[in-house]
Amino acid sequence: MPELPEVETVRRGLAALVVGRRIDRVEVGRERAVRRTSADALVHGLNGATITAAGRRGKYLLCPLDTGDTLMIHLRMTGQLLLSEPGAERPPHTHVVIALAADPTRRLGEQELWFVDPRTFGEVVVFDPDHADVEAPELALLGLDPLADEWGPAELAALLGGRTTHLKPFLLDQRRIAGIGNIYADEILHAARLHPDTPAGALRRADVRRLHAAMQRILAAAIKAGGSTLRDAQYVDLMGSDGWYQDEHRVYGRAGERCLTCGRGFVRRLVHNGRSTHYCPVCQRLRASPTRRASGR
DNA sequence: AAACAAACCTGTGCGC
DNA sequence: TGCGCACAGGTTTGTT
Repeated sequence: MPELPEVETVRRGLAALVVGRRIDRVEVGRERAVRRTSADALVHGLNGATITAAGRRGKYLLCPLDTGDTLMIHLRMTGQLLLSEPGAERPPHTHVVIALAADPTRRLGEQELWFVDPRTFGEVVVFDPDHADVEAPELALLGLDPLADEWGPAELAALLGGRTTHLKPFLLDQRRIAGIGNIYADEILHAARLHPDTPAGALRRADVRRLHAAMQRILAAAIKAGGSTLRDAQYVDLMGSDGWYQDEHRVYGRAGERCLTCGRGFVRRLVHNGRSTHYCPVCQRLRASPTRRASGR
């Protein structure tokens, strides 16, 4: 569930309320949540450490500690980070509890950071960044971050060029661009008026420009709205609040409904590699095969 | 290179 | 009301 806008919203919450605080105690309720290493490794790696920053790379949260290690959290499908008061009732599937010392400068008392994750696909790990190649090798494989990296249509064109893969799976491939997931891929392609089955290499210059602009615009708007909270309310921010970008979805989850953009087409659902794709066949027409490169430019 | 299937888990919504 | 099935924001691994 959490894609770049949701993870970024959580990161901002951490930056505002958790960075600078010392960890006094760590509880691990379910080993699977810390499977990369172990409960002991997490407890020993965090105990007494102070979180010095809150970063993000794609959908990964990366929090450096004053010990030199880094706390890495991935929420996967159903993970949540919640900032709560000690003694508050913990929701089911609260797998890791990180107790934070009071911070008088911000008038914050003792609090707890809870990692909650029903499906347990997510994970929490502390690793030494000097050994990231061994302990978190996937980070090096991540592609450009739509927000953190400065890049434009030219770089996007280079990633797309010559490929036969369709745009939907292209956008989901974290090795090229990191952070886009199923919701925003559909919304971005709709905003760019591109059919999800368009071969990547078939885009012309104007298409690439639209795709790049749509990516920036949709993701920025979603962050501004605090992300998307779907009906099951799996995603909430650090304080447990819903996002509201779901109200702006134009195709995601709307199969069979009339297109909100053109008012003529009806949103269709496709399946790519077992995942749903939603698009408007009127707004997002599939162009014919990859054209021979236009001569001259 | 790229498409696909399965695996990892739990919960919810829907048709019957 | 209950049962069984499809499906869900992600990623990895292995197979065509």
